[in-house]
Amino acid sequence: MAEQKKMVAEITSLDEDFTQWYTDVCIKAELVSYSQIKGFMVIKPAGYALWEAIQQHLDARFKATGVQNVYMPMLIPESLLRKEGELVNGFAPEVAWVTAGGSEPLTERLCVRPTSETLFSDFYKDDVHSYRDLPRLYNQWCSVVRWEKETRPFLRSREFLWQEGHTIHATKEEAEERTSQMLDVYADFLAEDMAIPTIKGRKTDKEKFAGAEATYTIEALMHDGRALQSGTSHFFGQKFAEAYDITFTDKDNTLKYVWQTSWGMTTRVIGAMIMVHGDNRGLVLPPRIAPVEVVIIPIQQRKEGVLEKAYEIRDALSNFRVKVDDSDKSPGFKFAEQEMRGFPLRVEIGPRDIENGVCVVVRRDTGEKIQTPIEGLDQVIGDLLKTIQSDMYERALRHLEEHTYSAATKEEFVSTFEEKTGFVKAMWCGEQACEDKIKEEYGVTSRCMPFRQEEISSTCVCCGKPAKKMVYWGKAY
RNA sequence: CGGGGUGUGGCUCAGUUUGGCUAGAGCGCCUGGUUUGGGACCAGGAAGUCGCAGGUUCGAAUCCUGUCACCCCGACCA
Repeated sequence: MAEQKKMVAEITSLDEDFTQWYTDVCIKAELVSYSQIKGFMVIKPAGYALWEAIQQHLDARFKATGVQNVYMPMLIPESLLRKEGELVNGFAPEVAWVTAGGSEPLTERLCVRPTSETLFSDFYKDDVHSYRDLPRLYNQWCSVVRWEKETRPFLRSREFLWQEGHTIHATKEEAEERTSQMLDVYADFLAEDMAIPTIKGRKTDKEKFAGAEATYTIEALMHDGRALQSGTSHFFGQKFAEAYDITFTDKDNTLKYVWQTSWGMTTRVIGAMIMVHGDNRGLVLPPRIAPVEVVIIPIQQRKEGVLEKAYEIRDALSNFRVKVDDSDKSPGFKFAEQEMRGFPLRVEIGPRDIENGVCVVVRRDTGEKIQTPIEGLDQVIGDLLKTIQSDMYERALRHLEEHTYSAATKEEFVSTFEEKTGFVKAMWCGEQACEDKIKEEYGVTSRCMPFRQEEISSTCVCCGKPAKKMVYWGKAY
């Protein structure tokens, strides 16, 4: 019991102070380190490995839909940025400016990209002439800068890593199709690889991306009941095409504006993964994303044959990402560290096991210990990893469902948010005034208008007028 | 931008109220040895211009002025 206490004392308890727990995990699991500048993080190997896994899975999914990767400049001339009014207004308060090159002041200041719609648009303008050039399905992996006031590791930093896809199409239908296709890619990726269930839907005008005609989102629910926007896909219509003059000659020999989309996912999903799956011992990584799937920990490793056996087991598990922890730390330390880092499975192997031809396999997600013959271990490990992956998703889905409520009246709406944490489904009249009021009074924002609509009641939960949409409401990160 | 807090070895902090000699502790790190089934132990060792600048003083981590930065909580955002 005393031992138990000592281990847990390393990080703040999740139920006691979720925010502090989150920060502790980010630091103790060695994902990030603070730098000299507020909001700019050092992403350490353990953290970057997660991003690499995310990139690898997402990139493959993008390419399967015909997307190609490119790279755009990091700096945007002010005049270029200003061509589309809404985007400028949306981002102006939070862009960083470059004003000098060496010791020479620049004649025009340059903005460090907060997003690259303007750069892609400017490029497409001269790159596309004919319907034969369409569609263009480009994506870039890069970092962007937004000068946020309040920053937190992964969730909100001033520089963050992401991918931004920017496509242009000959028809509205095709662009709309692409918008929803990429939202599906994100949702599938989160569900299948990250074990995170999400709600798919459309943002209200108040919450949509500056310059977009329509913004679609996937919203995830964190362990503490707060929502996190985890991926977005925008339909721009022809707004940027008009502002940046991106035209093409169509089959009918007339000049037309292109239809445009953009879509992005960021290092924020690492934060989502931590806050959905983590526990009081630290990170819990879904096997498909975990840089290490199995940690083999030798017990009494100096005894004849123990380390050799550990390496032997590692070699027999060559289908998996396996690491032998042969450092000279005590086993207890290694257990705690493996748990902090969230690696899905641990294999303990000591003299006693070797004598009996067995080993002990421990699940990170449940703590379950399984004694199993070394013979045929790869089969057992493979099955367990699959089970963990799906159990983690099921657990997160149950949490999402159990923390989703319905409110038919304003009284219900208010009392639900007072008593519970999570999503509340409620009807809305479509007026921004009601959204503003709800946010003002209860600190709750509209997360999305889900594609799967239900009729909770016939009137707006705020003003009582006839309702137009069912909305997911919640407190967001 | 508003409120609160903090800057002292890699980390967590003590010391500041009431100025005083060579600035301390725990963790971590290094060396040697003993250990190893839930965060091991003993011995020795290395490591700090006390955030930065200026001032007061015989003397500043400590007092004064200025400045910079970070953390937490709110309003904006992926």
